[in-house]
Amino acid sequence: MKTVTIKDVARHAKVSISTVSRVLNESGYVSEQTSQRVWRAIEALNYKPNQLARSLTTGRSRTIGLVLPDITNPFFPAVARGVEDAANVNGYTVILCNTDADPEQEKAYVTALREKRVDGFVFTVSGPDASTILGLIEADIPVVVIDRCVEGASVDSVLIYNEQWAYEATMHLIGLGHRAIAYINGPDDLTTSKERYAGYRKALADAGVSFNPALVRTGDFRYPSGHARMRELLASGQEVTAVFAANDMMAIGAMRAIQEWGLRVPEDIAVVGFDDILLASLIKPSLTTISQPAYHMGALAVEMLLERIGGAQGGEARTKICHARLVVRESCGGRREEFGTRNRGVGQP
Amino acid sequence: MKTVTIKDVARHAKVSISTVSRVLNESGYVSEQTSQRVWRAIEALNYKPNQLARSLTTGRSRTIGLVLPDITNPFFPAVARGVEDAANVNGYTVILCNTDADPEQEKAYVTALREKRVDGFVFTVSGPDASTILGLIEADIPVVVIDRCVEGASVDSVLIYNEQWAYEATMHLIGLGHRAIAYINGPDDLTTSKERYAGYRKALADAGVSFNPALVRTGDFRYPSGHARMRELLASGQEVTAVFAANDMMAIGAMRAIQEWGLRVPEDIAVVGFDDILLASLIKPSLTTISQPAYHMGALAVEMLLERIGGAQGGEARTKICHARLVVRESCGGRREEFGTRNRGVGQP
DNA sequence: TTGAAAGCGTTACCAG
DNA sequence: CTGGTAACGCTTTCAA
Repeated sequence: MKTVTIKDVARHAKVSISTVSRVLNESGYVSEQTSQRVWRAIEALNYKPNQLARSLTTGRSRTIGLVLPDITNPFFPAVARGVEDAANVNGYTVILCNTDADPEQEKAYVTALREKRVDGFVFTVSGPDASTILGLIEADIPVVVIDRCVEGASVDSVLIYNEQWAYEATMHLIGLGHRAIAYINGPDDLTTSKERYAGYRKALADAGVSFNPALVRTGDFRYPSGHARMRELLASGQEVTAVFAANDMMAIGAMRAIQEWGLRVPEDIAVVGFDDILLASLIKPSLTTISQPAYHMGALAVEMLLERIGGAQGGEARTKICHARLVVRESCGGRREEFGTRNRGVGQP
Repeated sequence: MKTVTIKDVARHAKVSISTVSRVLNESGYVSEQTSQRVWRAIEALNYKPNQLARSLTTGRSRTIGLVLPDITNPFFPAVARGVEDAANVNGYTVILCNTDADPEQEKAYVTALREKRVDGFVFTVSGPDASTILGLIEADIPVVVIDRCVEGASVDSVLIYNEQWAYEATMHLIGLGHRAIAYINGPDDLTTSKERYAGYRKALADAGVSFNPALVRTGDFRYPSGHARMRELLASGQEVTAVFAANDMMAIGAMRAIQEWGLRVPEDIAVVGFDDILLASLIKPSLTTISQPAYHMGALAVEMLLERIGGAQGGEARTKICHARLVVRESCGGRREEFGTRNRGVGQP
């Protein structure tokens, strides 16, 4: 496998490699005639510049690392598409890594990607440990954190008002007359979980509904944990007429547990989720949830990242807050979904 | 951002860069004492080798490209996890690309990845055009094709017997007494579609059920197309008592269309899918489908790829056939799902 | 408008 | 066991 190099092109076109480089990068002057000759040589030889070599000299790899906890949660593929598309438009490639919500994995990936000299990171942190992010900042490597914030670090981030939207979700249930509202949280140490939990409690407080700690459980954002926590709640004998889960995967798990227990959704227990993954509108009953613009958030993160990469290193950390909204469907009874307005993330402008 | 290089380490440890390289790669002899000193320097300086430079000299990037049509179809994230995990175990990084089933995108990605000098590709082709694959083969770049085969090219591949399993699926419906069985195919030009279609027809033929071309429609493997094709079928006035869709996303779309039409699944129309994405077991009614070991297929593809990368360039193209199976659930009435044995892909050994 | 040559950070070969 | 020194393929001054 003899690779064609810039040298071969130069020889073929009977010019110096500097000239080939110039026409390739459209840098510096080169006569129309020579340029033609070089292009012909490039095509004749089917030459592809070696980006590795290029990166080594320029110091930029035109690659960004995307670090996510779990690509099998449909929320993240939507984010990933947004990141990928926005990156591609700008000539960047994305390396996607799954941490399985494991901080060790996360560290390992970041190390590997740093060694590959990615130009920046888009991140959904897997745990409360800020050290990885801090390491990046210290090394002056651009990072944008998405969906979760990092306590103790000043980073660019793309977020939604988790507390507010959890508040809305809970209020919706309260508005439907529910008082025994269980809450299944995500991992306690994530800001996302804390904020959504805070929203839940604030809603209860504002509505004068007494808070019952026995109705709160902690999951890990995955389907089985929602299922298991819901079973526990049902088995506990506590009265529960509604459940709010910190994300859709857990909400769906909870719904399933309720049905397996012989109860009906929403007649016996209402369910509300968070994220609005595609699945939420497809299951029966369809799931009331908070719709996050996942695709958009990914794309936005890349834009912010590229600005940093483009030089705007200094300055304060910036935070973009994205809009979310409550999508009412069947899983909590009451009103019906506004048709045709739901936001799937992928494919949205 | 002054990056620490091997030179700095050498200076700090008072040895030559050759020595540092040796301890780093555990190549050649180096005294215990020197080694210690070098390691201390590496840690003191927090040195990270530049993989770009390393790749440039060694000629291998320890990166593989994963090219998939659509990461928002849950089948592919499962494959991706398999690929990623297997790659990581072997010290490889994965660059994941979505082609949106667009051959142009596919070409663009392959070009970009080749320029980045990935060591090999794992591929699910988006179309019938073999030229991209042929280009790779010609350039002696290892490729493993997954889930679909490429006509006119001799490539390593990881497949299942699509025809056989489509046959089983159809036979299952026939066995339940159905005769008016519609079929919603994937894109006509993909081998996967052709084979599944062939299985459908063979089952009809073997059972002596007459084939009705008006009952066959073509979708694109995505939810909306399954929904639309099913609506058309219903609107056509043709008698339909069962539908077999070439993948789960379309089957779920079809199911929804049936329900929106005011009919019940499975009482009025039975539905069978193909893939066994997680979603298939979560919806109501749960979906009878052919279970493919997505995660395993991804991992297997990487193993095959690494063997090629490891030198086994010559020889015939190899094909690994993975086992699939029919998972009977609620969407077609009749028997119930065997509990606890379903294969989700991710998480499986 | 073009060419020569000095790196970029590593590895690998060859002396010592 | 260790050090020097060509590559690797490309960009980027600096001269011409």
